[in-house]
Amino acid sequence: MKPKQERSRMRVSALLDAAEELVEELGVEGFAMSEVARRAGAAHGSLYRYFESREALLAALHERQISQLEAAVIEASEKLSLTQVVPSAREFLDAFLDPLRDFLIRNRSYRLLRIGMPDAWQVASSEAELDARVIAELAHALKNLVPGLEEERRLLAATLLLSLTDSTIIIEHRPEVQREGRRVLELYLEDLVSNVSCEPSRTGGTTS
Amino acid sequence: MKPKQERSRMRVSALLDAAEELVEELGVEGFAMSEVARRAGAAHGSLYRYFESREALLAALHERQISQLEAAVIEASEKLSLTQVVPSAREFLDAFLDPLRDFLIRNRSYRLLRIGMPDAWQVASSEAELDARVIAELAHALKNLVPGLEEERRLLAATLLLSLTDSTIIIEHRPEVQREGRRVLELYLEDLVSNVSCEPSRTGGTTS
Amino acid sequence: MKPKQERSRMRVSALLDAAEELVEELGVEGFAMSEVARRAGAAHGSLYRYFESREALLAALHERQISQLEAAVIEASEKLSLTQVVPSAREFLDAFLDPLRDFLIRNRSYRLLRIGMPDAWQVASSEAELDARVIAELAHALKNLVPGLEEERRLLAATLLLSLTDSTIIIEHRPEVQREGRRVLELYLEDLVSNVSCEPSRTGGTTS
Amino acid sequence: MKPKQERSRMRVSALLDAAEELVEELGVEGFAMSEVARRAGAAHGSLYRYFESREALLAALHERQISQLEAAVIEASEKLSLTQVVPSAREFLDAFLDPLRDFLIRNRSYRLLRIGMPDAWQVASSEAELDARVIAELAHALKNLVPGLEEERRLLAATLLLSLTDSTIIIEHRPEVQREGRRVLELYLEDLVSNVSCEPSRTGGTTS
DNA sequence: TATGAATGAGGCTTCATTCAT
DNA sequence: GATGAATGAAGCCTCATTCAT
Repeated sequence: MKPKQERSRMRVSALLDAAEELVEELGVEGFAMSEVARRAGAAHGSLYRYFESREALLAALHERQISQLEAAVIEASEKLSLTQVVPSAREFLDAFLDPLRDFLIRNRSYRLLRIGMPDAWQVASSEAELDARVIAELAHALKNLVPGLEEERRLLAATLLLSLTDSTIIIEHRPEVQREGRRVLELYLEDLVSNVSCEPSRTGGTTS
Repeated sequence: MKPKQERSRMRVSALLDAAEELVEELGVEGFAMSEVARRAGAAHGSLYRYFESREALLAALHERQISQLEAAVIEASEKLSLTQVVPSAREFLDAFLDPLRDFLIRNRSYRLLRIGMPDAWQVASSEAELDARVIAELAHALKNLVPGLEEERRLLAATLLLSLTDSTIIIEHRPEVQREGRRVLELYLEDLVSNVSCEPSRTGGTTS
Repeated sequence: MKPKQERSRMRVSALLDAAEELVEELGVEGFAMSEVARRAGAAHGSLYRYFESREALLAALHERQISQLEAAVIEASEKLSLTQVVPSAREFLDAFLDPLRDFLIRNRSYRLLRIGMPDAWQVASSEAELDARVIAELAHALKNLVPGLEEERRLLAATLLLSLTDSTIIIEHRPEVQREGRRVLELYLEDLVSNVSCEPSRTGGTTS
Repeated sequence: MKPKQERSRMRVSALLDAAEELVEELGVEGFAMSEVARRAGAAHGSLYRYFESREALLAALHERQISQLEAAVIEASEKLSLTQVVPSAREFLDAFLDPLRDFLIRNRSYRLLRIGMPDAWQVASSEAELDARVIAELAHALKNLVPGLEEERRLLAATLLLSLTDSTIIIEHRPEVQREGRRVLELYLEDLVSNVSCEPSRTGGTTS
C-alpha cells in the first residue's frame, strides 16, 4: 500500500511537471489535458484519476508552485538566521532576492497562472490564502532585519517585497533594470530600518 | 463617406468595449468572439469585417489600452508642467499616481492581456514598442523632477515607475498596501533627486 | 440604351473572366463570389444584378465555355470545308485536334465545371443539351470525312471524338501520350472510313 | 488488441463508405464532415481520430478507390493468365473492360475526386503515384497480349487504356456509346499487336 | 486501475445573400 | 444602378470529459 501511494505521488508529480512545462510554452489558453497526458506518458483518461478536472489540475499546479516559493523563502530565512546578528538591508536582500528571482524566472508559468486564472474559477480566493503563506514567511524573516516593526507593518512590507520583486524582476530582464529594481528595494528596507528606530509612524512621510 | 467612417469607428469602439468587458469578466481564455458580438448587439460574422481574427481583436484591444494609458500620462504631464517650478517628489506622484492607478484599476483586463497573450502570437514584440511610448512619456515628465538626470537613467526610472505602480497598486486593493506602495515610489524619487545633485552615480549606493 | 446594354455585356464578360480564372486556380470549391467581385473590380453586391446566385454564375460560365468550344469546332469545320475535297483521317484530325486541344488546355476550368458541378444543381441536364451542340457540330463535320455514314453513327463517332480528346489530351501532358492518343483517333477514323465503304456494320468487329 | 485493431479498421471502412456515398451524391463541394459522421452513425469529433482533416479523409477515400481499382486489374490479369495461350485483343478486353467499367460505374465519386480536388491540396502528386500502380498492372498484363512490345510503349498503352475507358465509359451510359468505345479500344490493341510483329515503330503510322 | 475510443458542446471562421444608402 | 456593411447559417475542428474494456 505504501509503495502504491508512493507511485501515485510520483505520477502526480510527473503530471504536474508536464503541465507546468506546457503552461510555460503555450500559456493557460494553450493548456490541453491530452497534451499533458502525452508528455507525461500517461493515458488520456488517467488524468481524471488524479485531478477532477482541467481546472483542478491547474489549481494544483499553482498550489505546488506557491509551496515551492514558500520553501525557497524559508530556506533563505534559515540561512540568514544562521548569522545570528542583525543583518543590513543589503544582506537581507542578498539572502532573499536571488532565490526569489531564480524561482520567478524559472517559473514563468507562475505568473501566467496567478494572473490568468479567471475569477470564475474559485481558485482566486484560496490562492490568496496560499500567497499568504509566502508573505507570512517573508514577514517573519523581516523580524530579523527590523525587530522593532509591528506585526501589521511587517506583513505590509512583505507584501510589497514580494510584489515588487515579482513585477520588477520578471517583466524586464535587462540587468540595468534589475539593478535599479534592487536599489528600490534597498531604499525601502533602509527606510524601514531607520524609521523604526525613531517612530513607528504610519502616515509614512519621509522627514523633510 | 465621412459619416460612414464615423460610424465605422464607433462600431469598432463598441466592439472593443464589449471585448474589454468580456476579458475583464472571463479572462483571455473565456473570451469568445460570439459573446463579444452578442454584447455589442452585432452579428457573429460582423466582427470579421473589423478584425481579422480573435487574436487580432485582442491585439487591437490591447493597443487601445496602451494608447489610453499613454494619453493619461501625457495629460498628467501637461497638468504638472503648468506649475512652472520644479515639483517635489510628492507633487510628482500626486500628478501621476492617481491617473495611472485609476487607469489600471478600471482596466483589469490590461494586465490580463499583457500577461495572458500566448507568446505564439507575435503581439509581444510590437507590444514592447507600444509600452515604450508610455515609458517615454513618463521619462519625459521626469525631466521636470530631476532635470540633471541623464536620458538613459530617466528611461530606467520610468520603467520602474510604471512597473511598480502596475504591480503594487493592482494586485492589492487594500488602502494600506497602496499607501505603502506610494511611499516606496516616493523614496525612490527622492533618492533620485538628492543623488543627482551630487553625483550621477550608476552603482547607486544610498548616501548615509 | 444601347451603350448601356453594351456596357452591361462587357461587365458580365469581365465577371465571367474573373470567375473562370478563379475556378482555374482554386477549383469549384474555392470559388467565392466576393473574390470574383474583387478581381473584376466590382462591388460585392453587384454580382447579384447579373447573376441570380453563385450557382447561376457558374452555370453561365460553363455555358460560355461550351459556346466557345462550339465556335472553335465550327471554325475548324469551315476551314476544312474550304479544301473542297474529301479529307483523309489525318487531315481531319489536323483540322480539329489542335483547336480542341488548345481550348481544353487553356480552359482547365471547363473540365472542373463539367465534372464538379453537383447533380443537385440542375445544371447537369441543360449542360448535356449544351454539349450536344458541340457534338452536333463535330458530327456535321464528319460528313466531309465519311459521307456515307448514317446520321446516328456520326453522332456516336462525334461523341467519342470529343470524349477521347478530352480525356487523353488533358489528363496527360506528356507529348508521347498525346501522340499515342492521336494515333488512337486516327485508327478509329480510318476504320470508320474504310468500313463504311463496304458495310454500315453496327457490330463493328474488325475482321480477324 | 487485435480485435481492437479489427474494429478500428471496420470503423475506418464504414466512415469511408459514408464519405464515398456522400461525394457521389453531392460532389466534393457538398461533402461535409458532419454529414459523414451522421451517416456512419458516429459522433462529429470521432472522424478526427481517424483522419486528420476533411482533406485527409478525401485523400484516404481516393487512395482506397485506387487500391480497389488496382485489385480489380490484378484479378482480371490473373484470370486471363490462367488461359496460358496468347489472348486476342477481344479476349483481352473481355477480361479487363468489364471489371474496369464496373468499378468506374459503381464509383462515380472516383472521377469527382480525381478531378475535383483543389491543386492546393498536394494530393495531386501522390495521386499520380497511386495511379501509376494501376497503370503498371495494366502494362504488365499487356505483356500477355503483345509480348514483343517494349516496356515504355506498354506503359503508354496502359495509360491510354485506362484513360479511354475512364472517359468513354463513364461520361456516357448509353450502350451504343459503350459499344463504340469498346471498338476503339479493340482497334487500338489490334494495331498494337499487328504492328509489333513487323516493326516496333514509334512514329506510329498505321500501315495499310 | 489503466486505457484510449467515443462523445458532443462549443469555438473560430467563411461566405452567400440581402438591403439601406 | 451601384455599393459595401451587415447578417447568420453552416462548416471545420478542438478538447474536456466519460466509460466500456
